[in-house]
Amino acid sequence: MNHWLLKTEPETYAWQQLGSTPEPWNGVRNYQARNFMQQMQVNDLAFVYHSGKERQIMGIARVVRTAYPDAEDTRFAVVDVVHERPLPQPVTLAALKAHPDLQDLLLIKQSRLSVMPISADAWQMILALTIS
DNA sequence: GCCAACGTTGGC
DNA sequence: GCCAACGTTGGC
Repeated sequence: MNHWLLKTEPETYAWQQLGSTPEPWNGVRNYQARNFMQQMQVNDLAFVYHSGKERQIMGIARVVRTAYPDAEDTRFAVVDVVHERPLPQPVTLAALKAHPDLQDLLLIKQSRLSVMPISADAWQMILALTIS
């Protein structure tokens, strides 16, 4: 299983709106992000990150349908996700940037990318940050 | 509100 | 095919 991070502006679509009904993760208009989405498998888990004013990881989503064309623009793709579980505490971008072993995160190195893979190690380190 | 990063567009 | 101009994203 692979791990991912999905970025969203909470004013447009917020983590709190995601429930058990499959939600198309649409609106991605970047080929690098699309290519990552096309690698997602059913039951992969993804952090959901709020950009803008919040700048923190809110919770975890689960992929329930692999990539298919975005009806609004078939050059791009969407996957369907559902709510998996919230984080006990959101993990802020500042906390990620302060962690010496997380400096290779694409969230930090490539701030405009909206869909990205998260290594298994990084996934565990980020989860550990929610407990401390 | 500003600006860096970076993707896209269009003239050549 | 190159590159300048421009638009968008997103952190600060």
